[in-house]
Amino acid sequence: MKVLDELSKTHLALSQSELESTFRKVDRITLYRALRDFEEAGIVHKIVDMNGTTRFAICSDDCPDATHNEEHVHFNCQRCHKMFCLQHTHIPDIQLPPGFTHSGINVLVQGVCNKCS
Amino acid sequence: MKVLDELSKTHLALSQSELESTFRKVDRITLYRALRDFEEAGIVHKIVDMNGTTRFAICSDDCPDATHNEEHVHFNCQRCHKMFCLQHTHIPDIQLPPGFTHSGINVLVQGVCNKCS
DNA sequence: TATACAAACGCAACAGTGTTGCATTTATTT
DNA sequence: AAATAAATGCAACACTGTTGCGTTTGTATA
Ligand SMILES: [Mn+2]
Ligand SMILES: [Mn+2]
Ligand SMILES: [Zn+2]
Ligand SMILES: [Zn+2]
Repeated sequence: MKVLDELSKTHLALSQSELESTFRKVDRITLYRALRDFEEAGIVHKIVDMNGTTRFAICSDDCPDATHNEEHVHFNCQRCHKMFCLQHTHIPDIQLPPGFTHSGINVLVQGVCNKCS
Repeated sequence: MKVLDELSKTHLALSQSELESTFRKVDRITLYRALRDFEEAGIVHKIVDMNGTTRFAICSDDCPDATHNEEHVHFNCQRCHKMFCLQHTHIPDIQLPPGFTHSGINVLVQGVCNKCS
């Protein structure tokens, strides 16, 4: 499927409308359903960027199917507005207050990317 | 203003519709503009929860006005769906790949809160 | 106090996204 | 070729974000 192609090509997280514009012609609903199904199948993961835009990225090989526990950092460049999956930047442990149990974590860093700096 | 009252009472991050329902009568636009202005003034900060819902929370005293650099952890309980500002849970430094510079960070932890566990 | 000006408020309207139902087209399987 | 299953497109609706504009309310001033 072309969606997976596009997502695999770049290791960026793309919004639905960005994906949409790589197609000559596609219905937004079809795209929505494809992305939903890919996410449920553990093939892509979904992240919300600093502007609230939902973005999708291909999952790495070692991503457990449904749970999406591949805990890597996401980076949002404030120049080019691209979102990077920093697959190799791991998330340090966080000490939660007593009584709070942890089952997942999202880390979104803002700044300037290597190309824009 | 009642909005600030509500946000100060709880130290949770509330969605606009949650805030709306604490009012007897208020226009959603008025609320939207109030929240926008409070955020620009550095009185409240905005966070997107794990479902993509935007939420607002009162800023701590030491929050720098416009920039919102009070870097604390946010916690989303998957039972009660409340979002907590863990004001005292600090965010560890993260090593970014070369060329990436950091100017802000959001950490959102999912799990079960102290009341629900 | 009456008038003038400014701030707050409410409504209409529009765009974008998420979501579902249903009918049609396309692909598979007997 | 016929029957069945999967993918697609469209209509529709809800909710959020956002702006414009006119009305109400509040404040300052002559
Ligand atoms: Mn990622
Ligand atoms: Mn907070
Ligand atoms: Zn960049
Ligand atoms: Zn809870």
